[in-house]
Amino acid sequence: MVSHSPIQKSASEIPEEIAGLRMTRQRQEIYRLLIEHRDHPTANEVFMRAKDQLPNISLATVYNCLEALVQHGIIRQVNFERESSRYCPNLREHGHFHDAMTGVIHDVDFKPGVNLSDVLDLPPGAVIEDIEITLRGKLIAS
Amino acid sequence: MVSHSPIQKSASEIPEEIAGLRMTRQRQEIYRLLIEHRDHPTANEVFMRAKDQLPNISLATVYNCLEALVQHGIIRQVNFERESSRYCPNLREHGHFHDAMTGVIHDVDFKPGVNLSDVLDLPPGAVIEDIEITLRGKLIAS
DNA sequence: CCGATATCAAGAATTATTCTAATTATCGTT
DNA sequence: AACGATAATTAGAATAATTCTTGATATCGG
Repeated sequence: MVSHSPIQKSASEIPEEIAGLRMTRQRQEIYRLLIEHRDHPTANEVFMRAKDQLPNISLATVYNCLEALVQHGIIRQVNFERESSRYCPNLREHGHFHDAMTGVIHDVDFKPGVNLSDVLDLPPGAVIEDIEITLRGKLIAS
Repeated sequence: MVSHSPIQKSASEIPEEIAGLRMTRQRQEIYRLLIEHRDHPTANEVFMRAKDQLPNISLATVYNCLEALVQHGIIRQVNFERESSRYCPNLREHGHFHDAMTGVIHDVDFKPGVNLSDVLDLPPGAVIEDIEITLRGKLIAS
């Protein structure tokens, strides 16, 4: 009793292919959902949300889709300590601030013109392929 | 058949208490080992090394000790993506560069005088309690 | 030395994630 | 539109790191 309809993009405006990745119904829905509420959900949170639109989706598929999207550079995987991975459609180079009180995660941009090698004492010859900056703290009412 | 001898520190020069944490034989050995080769071992690597001196030590104890040391700010726990946690006795505020070719992890210091808020666009009112900066890349012979 | 408390050890339990195998969908070709 | 090839999805089993549980040991203060 699974839908046999072809990929539908009309409502969501998500194309049939992104960065060489075929956007199946499931990938589309997961991507749409990440874009629509950008609150850095875990795979399991994505799974629960996706079930509204795709009641038959499985958690394995959510993991598969998230991995495919990450591999193709369409979304980013974010890790905090040893917690479940979270997923983020913001492709700008940025870090994350994790509010320990509320659990809310804020994207943190670099100030314009900042160059990593001005800030960090990198080993000579280091070619950076990926950066992960995560901050944990409190947000004080100011 | 477990040793009943009291804490011995003579050889290692590690005091009986650090930062309010009682340095038992196991904690002492684990700490010594981290200081002696600073290669960011995993809990399991620490376990294997610790067995040379403490053949009866258990993996659970290694985890307990590492956690106690981390909780008391004596060592730091370092995470790369979803890999096993690694442990590091370097308490300076620093990041890590993970050489994807060799797997070697290099400590990366901040350049002197750098202030995080000059570099990052932090949310207003953010009070940072912990920073984790991890870089992944290659080391090119220069 | 004695009881109270902390630590340790062994193995079971947990949890996020990955793997496996079978089904289903899609694509390019007729 | 049907066909075979390939890719994606599903459900559930398997894995791996870590945490928990419970009983034994060790240490501390008196």
